[in-house]
Amino acid sequence: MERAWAWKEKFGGRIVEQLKKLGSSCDWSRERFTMDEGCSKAVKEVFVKYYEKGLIYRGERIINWCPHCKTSLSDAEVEYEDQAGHFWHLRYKVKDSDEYLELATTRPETLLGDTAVAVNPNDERYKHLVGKTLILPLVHREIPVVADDYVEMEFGTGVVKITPAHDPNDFEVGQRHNLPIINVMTDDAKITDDYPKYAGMDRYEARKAIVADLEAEGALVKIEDYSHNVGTCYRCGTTVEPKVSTQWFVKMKPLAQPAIDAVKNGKTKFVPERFDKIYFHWLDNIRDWCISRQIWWGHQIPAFYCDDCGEMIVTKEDKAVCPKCGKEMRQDPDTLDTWFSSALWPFSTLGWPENTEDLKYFYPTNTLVTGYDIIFFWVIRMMFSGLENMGEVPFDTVLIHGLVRDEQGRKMSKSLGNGIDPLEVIDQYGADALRFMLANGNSPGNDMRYSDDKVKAARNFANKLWNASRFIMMNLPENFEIKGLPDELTLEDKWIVSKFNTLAKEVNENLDKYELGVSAAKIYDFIWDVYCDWYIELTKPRIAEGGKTAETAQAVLVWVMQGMLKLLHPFMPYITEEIWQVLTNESGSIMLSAFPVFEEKYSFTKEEEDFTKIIDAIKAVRARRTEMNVPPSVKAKIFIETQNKELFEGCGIFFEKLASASEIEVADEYKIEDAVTAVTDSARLFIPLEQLVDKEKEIARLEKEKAKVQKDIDFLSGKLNNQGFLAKAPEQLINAEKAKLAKAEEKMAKIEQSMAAMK
RNA sequence: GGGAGCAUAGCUCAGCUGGGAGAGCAUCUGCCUUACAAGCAGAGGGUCAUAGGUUCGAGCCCUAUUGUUCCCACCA
Repeated sequence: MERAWAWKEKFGGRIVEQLKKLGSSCDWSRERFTMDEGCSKAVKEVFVKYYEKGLIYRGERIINWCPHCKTSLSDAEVEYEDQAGHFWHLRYKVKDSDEYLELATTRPETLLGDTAVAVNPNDERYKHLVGKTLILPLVHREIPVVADDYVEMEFGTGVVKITPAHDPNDFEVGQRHNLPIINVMTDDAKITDDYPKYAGMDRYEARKAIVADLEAEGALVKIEDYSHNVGTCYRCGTTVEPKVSTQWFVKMKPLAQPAIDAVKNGKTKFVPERFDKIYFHWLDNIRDWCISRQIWWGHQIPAFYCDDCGEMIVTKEDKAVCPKCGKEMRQDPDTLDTWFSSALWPFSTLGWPENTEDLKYFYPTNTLVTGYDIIFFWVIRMMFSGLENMGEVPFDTVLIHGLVRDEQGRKMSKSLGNGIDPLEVIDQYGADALRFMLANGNSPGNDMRYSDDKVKAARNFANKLWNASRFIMMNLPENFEIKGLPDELTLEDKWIVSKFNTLAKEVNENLDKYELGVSAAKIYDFIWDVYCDWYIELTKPRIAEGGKTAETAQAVLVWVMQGMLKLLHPFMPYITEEIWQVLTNESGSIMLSAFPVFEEKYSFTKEEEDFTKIIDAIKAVRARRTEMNVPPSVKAKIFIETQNKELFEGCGIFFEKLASASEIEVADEYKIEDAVTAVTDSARLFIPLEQLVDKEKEIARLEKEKAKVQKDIDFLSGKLNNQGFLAKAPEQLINAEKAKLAKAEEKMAKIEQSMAAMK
């Protein structure tokens, strides 16, 4: 407790400040940390209701006790870890006999509290000893040998010492055989004064002393190395000490069943689905929930005791008078497990038990987003609390995400010091970058590694978008008015509008399926590769030209930008809002604008296809030039041989700006030797840079390309000659493969033509 | 002991109801081209862990195996 106070002195001020900023009514008094009033009301309401229904009871049970925090822990708060330990083989003497019974234990110090020794009822080796009395070493107490199924004959010596006060199983054996419970440890896990020789010793010190004494007494047979599972406190890591004490419990079986049914019936579903297994497994094996805590923060248990007559009542009132003797009663000093109040969150935050407007509107809600490590603590408890108190599930979908690990894949933890401070990352790269990095390319439920490089990439993306918006705004006229998409669009306008339309469609589909990572990646690709790398470049000559074509380009730039901002907004809220506000010159938030959806009228399939031919040709020219080491500053005329004369003629300017052409010429056929050539499925492009052309090399290159295209043709025609494929594959696919084959064959013809000319 | 996930380019990871393998980073080559060098244009790099099976067709579905991570469980 002292440590807790010290902690509060140190950090309390800062936390209170933060809470005040958030508008919390928390009262940080020295006496007790009282929780938000509305929340307290709901907690009391539920506690009293459960108590009256018999769902809450107080009783003596063996619970997990943390000797460091000095509080009980629920089963979910105990973390198990493998620890190297020992197996001490001891022998207990049978009373009035020379016989000894050998047993093994990992915790010899609990011997002080032994009240029996157990064997399996079917174990022939020990049958004759059941019912006999043993002399407990050191203590020299007489204890019985009992028979219990819990003991496994094959394990160890098949004999177990029973310490009901310090082991959950022993406790149960003790209940079955009416054994006394002897507590040998204090709240901080030191030996009690009942054993003067060891009194005040810590449990591990006592272990050493007791083992030494056992050896001296001849009761120690041997020591083996042994590794076993030890429960530790999730908060401080101290080894948990099972302890018998009086605590409050929630009876779980009746609450669990409706929660199981709700998921089985699909009222609530997990995304990804596999997490319902974890949910079911936990609920199927549920045990009563220990809800009382011996800590000072939290809701105080609304139970009152009469110190005179021992009467106990449970009430929502803050004070109580004993109904029997009229004396003022004392409230239970314990607090509730924080998850008890958190479990009520879906409705207690909405004003329940009052039937408020908020409650009516927001309960049940749709989607809960949380990590898989929180399923036991929170999700399950919200489920059964909602069903019990509201009669309805609290949400229809639970979207589970993974954990963020460190760069080496380790869980971030205080003890390792490998955690990151999000505020520092935000200072360095921005909140949008961090948020986008967490979403981009992730699949639900999978863990991810945090790395600076990923945040940097996201920061660069934000920067890219920022610069794109800067470009637009630099190039808008003073009096620019947003009027939506113009009626007359150019080829490349239709190309990007159509591509954006498809993007909107896919993003909506992905979001509906909770594929956040996929949608983020698609938006990223569109903004960077389609909008910035192509469309912006395409508008530059038009803007330079001015007039009608510039106006149209400006309008399209803005229209697509607005759409992109909206799609990206859930992933990068700040930068999109900022650009939106400036660009639209509106005070309205982007959050209030309609999210883009697919619209048939924005679908321009033919133009998309056509413009792709231009892009392919430009890329082919660029690649050829790079290959020949021609710097962009060296311009050259491009002769384009194509069946799509009109299309290419209209796009000459793009070849000039994006493919270093000085000018272009288009014709059905060219007979040009001594030129660098590039071939696509719709055109042959000649760049007359004679001095660079090495005929032999060129033929070799064409050979290589030919082989590649031939491979495609073989593959596709093989597929299309396969009767099984033709009979069973969907028609759409067959047509697509045919189209691909046609393109490949066209390209092949062009390559062959070029080679023939060379030779 | 029970259950789940993962294994794909040098690294970190995507890959929707099965239809010729993708991104970012890193590497290599050119570019300061007036939004952006935190950038632009090119390029290289993969027997999709292994072995079977289903299918016209498998990274994806089924079975087994190996490696790895995690969760649950009272073996003294």
